Amino acid sequence: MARGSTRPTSRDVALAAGVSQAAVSLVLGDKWRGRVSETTAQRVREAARELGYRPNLAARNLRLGRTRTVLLVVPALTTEFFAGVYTGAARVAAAHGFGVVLYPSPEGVGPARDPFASAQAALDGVLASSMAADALTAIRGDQLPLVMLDSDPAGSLGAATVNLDIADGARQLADHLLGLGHRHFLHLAADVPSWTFDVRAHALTTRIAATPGTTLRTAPAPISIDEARAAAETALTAPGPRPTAVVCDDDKLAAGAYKALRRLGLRIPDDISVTGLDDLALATALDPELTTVRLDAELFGERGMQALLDVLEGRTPDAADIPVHLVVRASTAPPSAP
Amino acid sequence: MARGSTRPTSRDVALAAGVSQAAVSLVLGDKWRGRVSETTAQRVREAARELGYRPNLAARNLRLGRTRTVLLVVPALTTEFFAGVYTGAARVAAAHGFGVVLYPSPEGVGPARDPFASAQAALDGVLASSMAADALTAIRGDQLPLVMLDSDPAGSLGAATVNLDIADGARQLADHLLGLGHRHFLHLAADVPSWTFDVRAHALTTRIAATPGTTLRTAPAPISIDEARAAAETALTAPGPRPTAVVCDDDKLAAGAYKALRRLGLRIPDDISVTGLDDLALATALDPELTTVRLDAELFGERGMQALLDVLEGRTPDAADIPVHLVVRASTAPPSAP
DNA sequence: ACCCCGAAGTTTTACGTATAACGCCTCTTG
DNA sequence: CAAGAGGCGTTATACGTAAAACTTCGGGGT
Repeated sequence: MARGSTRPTSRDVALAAGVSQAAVSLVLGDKWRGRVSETTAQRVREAARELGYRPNLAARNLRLGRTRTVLLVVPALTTEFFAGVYTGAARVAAAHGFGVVLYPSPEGVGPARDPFASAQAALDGVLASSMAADALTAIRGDQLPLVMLDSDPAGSLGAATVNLDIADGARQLADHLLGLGHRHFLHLAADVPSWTFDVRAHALTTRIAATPGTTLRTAPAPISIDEARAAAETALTAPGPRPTAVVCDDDKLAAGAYKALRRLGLRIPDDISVTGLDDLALATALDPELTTVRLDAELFGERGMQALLDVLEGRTPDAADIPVHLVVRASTAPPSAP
Repeated sequence: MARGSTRPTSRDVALAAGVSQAAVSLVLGDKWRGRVSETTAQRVREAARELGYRPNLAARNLRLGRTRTVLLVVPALTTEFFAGVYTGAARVAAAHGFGVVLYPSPEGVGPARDPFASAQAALDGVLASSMAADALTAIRGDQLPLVMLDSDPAGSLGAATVNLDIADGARQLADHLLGLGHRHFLHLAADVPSWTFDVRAHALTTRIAATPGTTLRTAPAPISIDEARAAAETALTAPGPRPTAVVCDDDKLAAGAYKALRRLGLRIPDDISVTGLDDLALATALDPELTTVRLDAELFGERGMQALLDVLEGRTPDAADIPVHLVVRASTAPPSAP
């Protein structure tokens, strides 16, 4: 109570309870069985509550050499998907007494050269999306435990990976459309260098190529509704047999496709079918509601964080892919008779 | 180099450069003018680079008594709007050498009783959305500097506030619709206890009530597309003069209204006009594109963080409201002749 | 010849916590 | 009754950094 303004320390609590600082640390750290009497422990807890004591995290971190804080590296937070990943990851982390700090990679924040200067907290580990690839070399510089989200298991710098089974999702979409009778496809592809999108493209093309009599053209576009609209419009007015189905790498691209089709006077799904991938809120806001593949972003974040905690504690993380689910809505139907 | 595995400290650098630890601290802290010779400083920097030295943040924080880290409290991160707020806030923070830790308030993460236990980093200040009101009492418990985002300036616990000029946005919407000739309104209101929504409702009702011959009914709904659809459908089929315009508290509610109107067979904007508020990506994905009010979430985050930094450094933060802009798109038109 | 001054460092200390190492007192046990 | 053995604490120390206080040394002014 001598200095009124500054926060109470464990020594202040000790003084108030009439014990030593060490005793306070033992009691509050729950390591006092057989070292401090029940009544003294009670007295210490009371004093701590009275003074509103909160341990100084910086001091604790320094003493223990770890921070119980991990970094989540994402390409951008302005997306529903990665917001969901954060939510799931933070939930699991909190349950284990860990905190999560975000590092949105690209032009978002801070110097791209040194992602960790901006993370003021010292870190115990890193969970990184493969879409934020530019930060990876810096990450390997520090020898921090690392888990990659949705990355090529082979080439991922030797780190553990947690993947959504995107390939299966793409196959399910292809089978759904092939089953409806579609043979001519436009693939509206995300123009983003990332393993996830490579996987989508690969699964899609092999599945479609395996069916005789099919055609597939590809239009790359940045993930932006209006740029996707433009790309789709160009691709659909190109010469050759017009596709009867547009497969989009992502729900946002699908929203662009919707706009292109409206401008071309084509009705969904009567004249042409459209599919997305993600199942964002956007998918059910579109008219007609979008057939897509549901990626459970929160589960993804949870599993990723669980894997990182496993690595931190020397266990081998669960390597199973996370299943995804086809959600059939109103944007797909059999192709109209030619 | 004695112990190969652990991270180098400033003492290791000192050893390598043949100086004292204090000299290293001075050089790397850029406080060496007139205390260390240029050549020695050079040698120290070289050694630091060679060893890959990174200062231990925990130790620095302990020494300095501050962390250059602030907490951002948001109601949920799974929304484009708050993701934007974070992005803006983090950008400004990073430019001043600060980091940002997130605390998504509601069911998201951690114990609601003690928001700060989950934030492992010690904090210098807090930036909090008024929509995360339940966390506020705990915040006042700590005597941390606090800036509120979009909160009643009068009742905000004496903290500084940064507000979007939502009232002006609501007025602009009302004037736009009144100018088109609309007289009968449905207000699809967000059923969320928050000052921002109170402001929208108040500005709207006073503006409309000031015009003779108008009617206004209100339907409250949670911010969810399908619940909004249900609420809108009920309100629109109620007896009385049917509204010619639906004013929604939020773009997501507007998406719900679109669905309700489609099911009722009403065309937008021919039979009925619709407005939103936020200008999310959703607004231009809807058909027809939504007339709404643009809230610049990133700017909001930037200004909020700037205000918090001002408070931290003893300056008086800029109190001016952030202007918002009416964006007229295709969802509003004059009412059809009765 | 003396003192003072500035340059160029070094030594020392403090931040708040966790825990290893050490006392002391009482009770049991051979 | 000597010798542990717990029970109940305390004292001392280390974590890595920043910075205040001190040292040393070679001029310059008077």
